[in-house]
Amino acid sequence: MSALSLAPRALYEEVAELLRQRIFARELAPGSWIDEMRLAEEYGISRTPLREALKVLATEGLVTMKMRRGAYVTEVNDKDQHDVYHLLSLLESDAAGVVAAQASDAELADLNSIHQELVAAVGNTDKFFEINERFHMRLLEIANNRWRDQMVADLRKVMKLNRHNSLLKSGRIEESLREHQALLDALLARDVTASVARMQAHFANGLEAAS
Amino acid sequence: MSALSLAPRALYEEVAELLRQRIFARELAPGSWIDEMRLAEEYGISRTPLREALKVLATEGLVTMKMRRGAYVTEVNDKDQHDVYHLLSLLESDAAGVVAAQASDAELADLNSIHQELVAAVGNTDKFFEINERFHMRLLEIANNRWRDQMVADLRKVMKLNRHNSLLKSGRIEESLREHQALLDALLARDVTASVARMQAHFANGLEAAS
DNA sequence: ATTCATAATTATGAATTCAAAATACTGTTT
DNA sequence: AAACAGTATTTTGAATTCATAATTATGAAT
Repeated sequence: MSALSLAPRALYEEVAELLRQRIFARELAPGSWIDEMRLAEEYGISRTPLREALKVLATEGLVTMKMRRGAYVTEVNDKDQHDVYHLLSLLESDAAGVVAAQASDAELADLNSIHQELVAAVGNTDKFFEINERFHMRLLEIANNRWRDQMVADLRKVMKLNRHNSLLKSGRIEESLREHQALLDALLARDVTASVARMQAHFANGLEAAS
Repeated sequence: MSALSLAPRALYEEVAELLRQRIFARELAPGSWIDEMRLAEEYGISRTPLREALKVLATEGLVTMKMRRGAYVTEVNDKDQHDVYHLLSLLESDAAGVVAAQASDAELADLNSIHQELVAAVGNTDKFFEINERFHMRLLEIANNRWRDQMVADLRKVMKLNRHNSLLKSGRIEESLREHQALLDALLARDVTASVARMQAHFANGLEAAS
């Protein structure tokens, strides 16, 4: 009755993912101390894999280890938020340029088809967000640089630490769609410079004015 | 008699650094299996902190964990090498743009003074490399984005996995110096576009032709 | 001699135990 | 009541132990 995964992740990875969820959900609040014993007991595991997971999260930047006083949820201030967003914009716009230059026709067609789904999803905010995310992920995948993928994934995790700064603001749906359309036009025209610029513009509009 | 550090790192961090050294030195060869027991015994510690260190290295990309068969030194192929270098170029040239736009006069003067050291070090290859590294680090520091610093640090670690691709080729000293001079001119002129372009050029020349 | 099945060994992943550091508590003194 | 010293408790960091998966070695059968 339980769906057992074909490639079961290591326990510490499983736990790391559970902790990420709780951090993003603010159940583990920024700056707060992480109680190893409590969590280990709650998950019904020993402290060993839990501590391994915490070290992974620390390397990702979600958690901060303090010598001899345990793990704390990283606090992300406005400047951090701004800096991370800047890097996401840099990496994803570069990826757009790579896609414009190197993607196969089939890959561009795939992006186009995801975009059409996006058009169809206007009105359904949740679905729009989900498809939007899928578009960005697919673009990165086509750009084909696993190191960038990893960095973008980590940065997006950090962005999620601030619930008030979603990568895509609701209320911007129509505007965002127009930006996507412009980006897609540039990609289909295989215009590298324009593709980079339009992804940058998409990001520039995505975040509310911040210091 | 032993210099005790004011902020002693955690044991697992200490061990992670030792392992990085051995990986870069090829004492732990790419693709090879990492013998936990042997290393723990060698360092006179238990497997627990060693395994924590391995998980950190895995998150950094230096090591790959395989389910139920332990840790392996990551193999970095030509494409990986190329991809990582591309990202380093992207991140550092962006940093150069930020510095041109936002650095204080004192900070630019500091970069200039490091550059003068570089000029003076022509002829002493080791010293040139060391000062070159310091210049790049200082520029990143001035750009003031801790998330980028972390990413660049990690990417540079991965680059080191391939001993044949130093970030700066010997035999390119004079050429590299001219590129630095051009970059510095652009920075001092506070020309953002030119600063970005010249850092990109510096990187474009730094790596031998790769697929 | 080669293949296959089975047993012994080894290594991993995780729980448990232990020592030392940090924190909380208690009772005394002022 | 506040401040302090000394003790008790909690918690971290690390070693040890344990269960199980993976590998290697052994030996029987063809």
